[in-house]
Amino acid sequence: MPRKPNYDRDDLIARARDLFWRRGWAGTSLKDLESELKMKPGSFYAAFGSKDALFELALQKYASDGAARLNALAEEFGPLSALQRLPEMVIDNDQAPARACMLSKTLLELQSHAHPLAKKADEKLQLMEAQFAQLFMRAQEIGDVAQDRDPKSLARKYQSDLLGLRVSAERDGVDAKSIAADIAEGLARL
Amino acid sequence: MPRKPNYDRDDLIARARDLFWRRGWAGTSLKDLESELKMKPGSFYAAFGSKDALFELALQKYASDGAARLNALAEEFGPLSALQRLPEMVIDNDQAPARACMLSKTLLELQSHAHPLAKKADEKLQLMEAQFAQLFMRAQEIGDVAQDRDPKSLARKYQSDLLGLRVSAERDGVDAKSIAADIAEGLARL
DNA sequence: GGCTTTATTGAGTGATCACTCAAGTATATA
DNA sequence: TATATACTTGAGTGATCACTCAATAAAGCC
Repeated sequence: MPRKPNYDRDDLIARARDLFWRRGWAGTSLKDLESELKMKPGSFYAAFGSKDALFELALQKYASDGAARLNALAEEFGPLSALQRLPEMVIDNDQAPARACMLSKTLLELQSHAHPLAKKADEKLQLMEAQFAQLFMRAQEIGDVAQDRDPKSLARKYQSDLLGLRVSAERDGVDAKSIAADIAEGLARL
Repeated sequence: MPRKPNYDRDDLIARARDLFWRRGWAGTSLKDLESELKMKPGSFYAAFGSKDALFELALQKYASDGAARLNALAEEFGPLSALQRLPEMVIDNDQAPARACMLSKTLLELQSHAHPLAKKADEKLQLMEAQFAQLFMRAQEIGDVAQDRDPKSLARKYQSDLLGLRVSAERDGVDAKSIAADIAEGLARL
C-alpha cells in the first residue's frame, strides 16, 4: 500500500557523513544538507527526524566502517602490520573529506556544550581504542610484540599518536608522511 | 579631552580567549561575549571591530603567552627538561578552559571553510614548531640529544604527539598522564 | 479504478545570528 | 565652567538558523 522512498538511505547517510566530517556540526547547515542530499526540508525531517539524529547516524557509519576497514587490514597483513599501515593510510586517502578524525573533531567542537553527540563520539573513540588493544594483544600472542608490554597502554598511546598525526596532517606544509613513518617505526621496536 | 574606557583591554582579551578556547568560534556567540565581558554591543564593536578581530587577538595572546611560558621553562630547567615537562603541564592545568590546544581546535573547526582564522592558527602552530626545533637544537648542542638526530624532525613529531595528547586529554576516563609520561620518556632516549 | 498509506513539496515559523547607530554620558583640556 | 572627544547604552537591523505543516503526488493492494 505505501509509497517507497526514491532514495538510498545508506548513500544519503554516507554523503551526510562526508559533509559533517569536513565542515563540522555547526559548520553544516540544513541548507547545506538539503543541497547535498537533494531533499526538501519536509522529506529530510520525515526521513531523519533532526540534524542531530542524522549526525549520529553519520558518526555511527564513520566508526563502524573504520573498524571494519582495520579488521580487514589485520586479516590480510596480521595485527601488527595492520597497525603499522594504518597511519599512512588515514592521511593518504585523497577521497576522504578531511585528514582529521571525525570523532575527534566532533569531540573538540561539542564537548564544552555537553552536547550528547560529544559523548557519542567519545564512546566510539573508546571502542576504537579497544580494537587497537585487541590487535596489540593478538600481535603479542604471535610474538610480534614483547611479552612485558601492556596492550591497553600501547593502544592508548597509539590512538593518541594517530589523533595527533591526523591533526598535523590537516595543516599546510607539514610532512605528515614522515610522522606516520615514525609511528610505524615505533611499533617495529616493540 | 577624550573619555577613557573603563575596562582593562588585555584582561578582556584574556577572558575572550578563554571563552573562545573552550567553546570554539561558532560555539561562542556575541551574547556570550557581551555577558562575559560585560559590554553592550556598541562598546564591543567600538573596542574590537568584530567577533573575528577579537578572536584573532585571543589567538595571538594564546600563542605568545604559551611561547613565553615554554621559554621560561627552558630558562629554568634547560631545553630538554622543559620539553619533557611540558606535556604533563598542559594537561594538568586546572585553570585552563580546555585540555585541547586552542590552535588545533581553531584549525579543525575553520579550515574547511577557508576561514582566515584557520590560516592564522596554522601560522602560530608553525611558530610553535619552530620554537620546539630551537629547543631540540640547544639540547643537542649541550649533549642532551644525540648528534645524528634532526631537530626539525624531532620538533614535528613532538608537536604531533602533544596535539594527540591534548585531544586525548579532552576525553573522559583517559589516563592522559601516562600518555604524557610516555612522551617525556621518549625524549629521554634521544 | 478506487482506496489507503506514505513520500514529497516549499512557503513559512519563531529564534537567534553578528552587527549598527542615534542618543546619552563621562572625562580631560582650555 | 565650557567644550571637544571619546565611551556607553540598548533597541533595532536584515540574514540565517533549525524546523513545521498543510497540500499534493505517487505507489501498493483490493
